[in-house]
Amino acid sequence: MQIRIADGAILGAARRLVDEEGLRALTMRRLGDRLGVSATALYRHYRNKDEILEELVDAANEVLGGYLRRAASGPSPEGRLRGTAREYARFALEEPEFYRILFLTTGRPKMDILPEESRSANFQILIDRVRACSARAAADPALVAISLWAHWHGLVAMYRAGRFGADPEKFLALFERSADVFLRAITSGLSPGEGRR
Amino acid sequence: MQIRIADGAILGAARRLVDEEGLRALTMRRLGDRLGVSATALYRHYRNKDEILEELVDAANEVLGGYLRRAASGPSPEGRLRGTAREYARFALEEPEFYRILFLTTGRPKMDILPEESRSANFQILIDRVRACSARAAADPALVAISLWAHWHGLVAMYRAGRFGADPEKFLALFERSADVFLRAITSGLSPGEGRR
DNA sequence: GTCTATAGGTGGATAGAC
DNA sequence: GTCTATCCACCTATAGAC
Repeated sequence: MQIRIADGAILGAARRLVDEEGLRALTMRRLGDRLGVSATALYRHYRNKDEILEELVDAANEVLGGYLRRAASGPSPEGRLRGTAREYARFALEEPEFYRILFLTTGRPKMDILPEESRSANFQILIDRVRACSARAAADPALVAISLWAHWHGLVAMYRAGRFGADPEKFLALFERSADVFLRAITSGLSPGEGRR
Repeated sequence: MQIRIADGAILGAARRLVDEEGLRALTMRRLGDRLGVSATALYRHYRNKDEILEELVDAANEVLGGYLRRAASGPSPEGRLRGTAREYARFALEEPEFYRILFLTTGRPKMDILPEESRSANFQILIDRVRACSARAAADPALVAISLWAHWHGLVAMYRAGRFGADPEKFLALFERSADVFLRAITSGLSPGEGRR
């Protein structure tokens, strides 16, 4: 018996498959199974597996954007920046496989063709929030934004590598403390001759 | 014709294989080929592939330690800490596959059984150098060390994911600028009420 | 559009001969 | 200790029937 694949069903199934069983479980066979269809049928809808993955990357970036935008309602520029850090961590914890797709696939599967737009859009949010903070953060917002992002990403990567144990709550607490080390130094710190309190 | 595998030859071949062709090339078959031996012969020397990988992790940690210790001759505590950052980046660039083995294998291959000692030894170097620095860095050296390490790791991970282009020299320059953002803020910055210049 | 059959490849690991 | 032969479990992707 033949089953017709509804529009968008493949991507939805791929999302669920990746979310529930991890990126490694995303194979044409498994995906076909989920849809009650043979693996080969998928090739009528996508040229190859990478094409599916590309759309997944777009979806992941949109979800990340949703998290980051949540922090837009903070009481102060510093609070919004701190909130951005927290939302970043939440995204990493709550959407671990999306996080993997975006930031943790160094080698394969290919992400060489990257969706510059959406990724840049999310990065731009961070730059803007850095720029909104006074003190030394404003001297080179892009560099500071890169540094913050790298710091946050590093924490998540180390957590996922098992460096900080397996408790998400404890990690979130550590993440916020570590983020604060950097943020306080930057937003409230004084660089030499820049002013005094 | 049978060839006898010399002691240590397997690990040496594994190191070269991983270094030249990447961690993914480390398979029992490829490793056997390098040694002029069948893949199955290796099972007389190691229970399985993971056991080989474990020894490789130890080797990688020792190499990293060598880099980090290079920065011990700086002129000041701050200079030594800055040098530690630079040596970390150098290790990442010059030993990319060792770096991958240590820090970039989130999922498989298994690194669940980790060599706590050597990893901790390298981390301890960083803690000590942080502690040697005055100002706010000394308030919670371990937390600051974790934060710095995460920052550096994040930069490398993003570079390897293609975020900063492919030029190692440019990345090294960016790495040092970014590291300085954090280091200056921490080592020369003043936390509220802690002192003034 | 979907199927079955298949090509052609990867990998880890074991049994039993030598 | 090493070999060959083998098993097993996967994977992407195509050809051609329906």
